[in-house]
Amino acid sequence: MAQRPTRRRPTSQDVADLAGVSVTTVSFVINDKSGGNVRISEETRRKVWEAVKALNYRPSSAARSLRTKRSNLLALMVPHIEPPYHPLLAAAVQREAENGNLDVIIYSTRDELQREKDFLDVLISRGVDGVIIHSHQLSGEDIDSLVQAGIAVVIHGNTPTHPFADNVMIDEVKAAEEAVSYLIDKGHRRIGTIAGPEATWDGRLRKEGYLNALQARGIPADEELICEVDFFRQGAGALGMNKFLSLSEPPSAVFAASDHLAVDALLFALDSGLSVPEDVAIIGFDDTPTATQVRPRLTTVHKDIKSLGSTAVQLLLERINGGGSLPARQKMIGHRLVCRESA
Amino acid sequence: MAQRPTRRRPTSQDVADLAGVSVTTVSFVINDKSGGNVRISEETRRKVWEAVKALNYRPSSAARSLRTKRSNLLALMVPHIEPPYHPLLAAAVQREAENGNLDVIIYSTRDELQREKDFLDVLISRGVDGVIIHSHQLSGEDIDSLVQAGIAVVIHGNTPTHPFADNVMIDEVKAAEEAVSYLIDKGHRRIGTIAGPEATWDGRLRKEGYLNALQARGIPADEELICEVDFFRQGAGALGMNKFLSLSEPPSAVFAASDHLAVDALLFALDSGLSVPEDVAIIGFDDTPTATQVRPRLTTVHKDIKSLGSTAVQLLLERINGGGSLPARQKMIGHRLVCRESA
DNA sequence: CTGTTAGCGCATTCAG
DNA sequence: CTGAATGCGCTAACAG
Repeated sequence: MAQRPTRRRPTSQDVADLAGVSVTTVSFVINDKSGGNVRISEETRRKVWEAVKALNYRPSSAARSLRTKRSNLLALMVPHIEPPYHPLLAAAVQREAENGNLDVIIYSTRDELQREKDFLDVLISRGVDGVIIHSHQLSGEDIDSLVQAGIAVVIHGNTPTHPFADNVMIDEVKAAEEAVSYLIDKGHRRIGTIAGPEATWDGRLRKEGYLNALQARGIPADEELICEVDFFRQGAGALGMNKFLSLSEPPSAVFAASDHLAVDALLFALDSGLSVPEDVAIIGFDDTPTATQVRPRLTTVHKDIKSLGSTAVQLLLERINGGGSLPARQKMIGHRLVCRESA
Repeated sequence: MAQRPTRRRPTSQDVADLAGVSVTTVSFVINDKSGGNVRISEETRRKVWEAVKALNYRPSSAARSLRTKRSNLLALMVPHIEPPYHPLLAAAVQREAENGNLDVIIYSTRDELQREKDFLDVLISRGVDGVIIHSHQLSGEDIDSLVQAGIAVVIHGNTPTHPFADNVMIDEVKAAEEAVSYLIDKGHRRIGTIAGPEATWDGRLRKEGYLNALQARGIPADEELICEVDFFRQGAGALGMNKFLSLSEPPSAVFAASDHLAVDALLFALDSGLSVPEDVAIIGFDDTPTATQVRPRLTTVHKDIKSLGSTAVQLLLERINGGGSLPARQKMIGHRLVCRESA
């Protein structure tokens, strides 16, 4: 070791020379091409691998991509990488991607449309084989530019559908509805919601579920009890809870549109001297690890993030290997209410 | 939209044809080459860009990489992507990488040496421009294979040093020492530590700091009070705390080698009916968001993760643009004890 | 069963 | 100031 950087990197030609065969043969044994009218003797294989080891040869994926039009690259485009939700998704995606020997690049858009658009270009430049998109702003046309470029795309959530893009999602409305119904069953009548932005699908859908639940039980909705906040802003949950607590008639229960929000709200309530769930019950959404790291533990809607991620990759893989023009598929992942202590 | 996938992607040749110029010119204007004996008329520039827009041209980075030997790719190699620590690091790295128009691939090694070695090969194949490594097992020789391949490397932590690889770290020993000293100052004499694996640098170094602090105050170390656990295993912190609590003479304070461990331990103590910090004080390490999401809030050593990440990328960038053979540099990032409620 | 050869799309000398 | 020609390293016809 300790030598100065950068000697010339060996090429397949070097390997061929050393092994005393042609580059074709090298390529064949390295890619283990045994099909067709190709048969390589054990002896030759051995020699090639020997040369590979000796030279410490690693094929250049740039050259390979150029030739094969496959990059073995997946992209994951998400609004944020900060904990807790998206890293879990990323982990699941990575894990599944490994099975196909795919690397994954994560693009964090900060929820800004311009950055999303920019990334679209990057994706095409890079020639990624597939992309998983979690976005609230991209249009069908944007997606189409990817599809046109031959990139497989699956969309995380119920966002714009494209004839050749798949969706992986959970039934947001129903899930939210179940959560709120649970609250109603517990006897709550005055239920607030810390909702996500109306501009996002998740925000809109979960609020819809909330409203559905109320309506189903004949409880009138009250604008005062709906507080729309940003999903990712620091302290957003506290903001909502604060608003509720300062009402002349505060809610006895709160449905927060994410665990992040819920935990934030919960802590605010606690710090305000209230007991949870006695003074105010709280229910979250996602079931991220934080849900069990607060006391009382958070009652929340469990989303199977792992399964979301792996399913997304599987869909991608199917499209990549073969079915470029499969019709759009919608995969609904199960969810369930996890009752813990906060409600 | 709604067309079926994949039309032939336009190349720089197509752009040239449409603009009525040569590919050379296209390349020049796209890469904004104005130096040397190259001067392109405003008029020509305009025409080229027009053609680019018209055709929706995106240069192929595979071809470009093949030619330029630069991939504009950074890699981040970490033991886990799960929350909370590494996603924060990843976020910081990403953010800084954007300034250089670099994408970043995250490799999660699950702390397994074999996977680390495998990734080394992938890195070389991909021809990443630089890599940030957080590993406990890789040797100087392993690092060298990267350097030889012309890849810039910076190491996260105090791990093996290589003549041409940089380190970004905090003073683990001193930080740990400060934390434990704080406990001693508060009057604690019987202090336990939930330590990381002896096999990891972080584990070893933080334990060293713990021992130093005790020694400095003449407090004898007690094997019983040192509990070595895995950094990432679920419930590792609880395990440690459980062991301490079942001692005939339990510690009155505990120094945990990470927030993750600390929070876990804290919750276990709480759930066991103890009060923190009255019955047992707890202090963590890292200052991740969870530290403020538990009650009592966690007293902990603040690590400037953002700065760690961005510094790492800056070092990489310097090496990539120019100084391939700069001597190894060691960047020490500041830390500080954040006193909250748990100790 | 193995070797020869022709590009993949781009950046870049070197002439004009 | 711009164009023609070369090759980066690899895969895949196509011949032997």
